[in-house]
Amino acid sequence: MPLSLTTLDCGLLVEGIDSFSLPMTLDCGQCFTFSPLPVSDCIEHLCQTWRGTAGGQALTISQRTDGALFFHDTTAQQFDAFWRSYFDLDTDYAQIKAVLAQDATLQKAITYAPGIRILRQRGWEALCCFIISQNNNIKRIHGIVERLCQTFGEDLGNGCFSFPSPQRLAACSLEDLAVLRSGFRAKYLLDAAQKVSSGEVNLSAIPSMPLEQAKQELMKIYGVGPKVADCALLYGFYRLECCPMDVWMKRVFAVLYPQGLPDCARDYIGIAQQYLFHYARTCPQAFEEVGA
DNA sequence: AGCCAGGGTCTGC
DNA sequence: GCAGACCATGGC
Repeated sequence: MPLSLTTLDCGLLVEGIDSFSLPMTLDCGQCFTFSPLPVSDCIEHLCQTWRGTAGGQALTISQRTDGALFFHDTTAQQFDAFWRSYFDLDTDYAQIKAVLAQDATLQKAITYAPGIRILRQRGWEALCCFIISQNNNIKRIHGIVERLCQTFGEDLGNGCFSFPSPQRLAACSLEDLAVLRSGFRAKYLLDAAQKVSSGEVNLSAIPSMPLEQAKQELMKIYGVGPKVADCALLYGFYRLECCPMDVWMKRVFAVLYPQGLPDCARDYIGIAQQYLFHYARTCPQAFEEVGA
């Protein structure tokens, strides 16, 4: 189904979108740079307005109850040049979900949150966010990332700040990073910034690397192990063959998939992982009626 | 109040 | 190779 773009004086209306929900996609643990606006700040006929940044651009975006998206103060050119790809709106999720839903448990996870899509985030931004994520909770990760952008990013207006570049962070000392209150992760962030800005870790070469090599490249960074590398590759480089194993996914495998993921997930392991992660973490019934 | 969180490193067997 | 202590901080 082709997207229909309508330019209005205050932004861009995008209709014909299937399988996409702002809260499900922005609040399912893959992205930490968007926040919902207080309901009082939302235009009445629009619901669920979110604001945040990606790739150095700020965005305020709303979703109507019929699913249509409204990109505030955005031109069709800006949409086509960036946000269309960022939200992965040209991928046929109905088809992907149909394949995954051949498995009964995945079927439940998809029904629970059918509007999840894997975002195409920048590699550096995803890498930093998931360095911060280790042994941490999603709420606090969001707060630390927010302070990181406010303190070291560029002011984009509307209360939005860009994600700081590797060079900007590499110029910092450990003491400079204390304002983040990121604990033991600060030294990991610094090492990532230094190795990426010096080229010792070459992020621009990652897309053309085989998965294992790409993973080893990222794991050259102090504080980046298998799980953080998988997250950076899945969310920051769109490597759908990655399946980050956090405590929730370990529970999912132990309880629901002792034999591993079903064959129908073969081509979309990372996407299947995202449905299952969100389902396990937020649906109280996720681990009930096993084998029923 | 105390356990837990989208882990990784370092040490000691 | 592998278990266990340790790491900072705050959410619930």
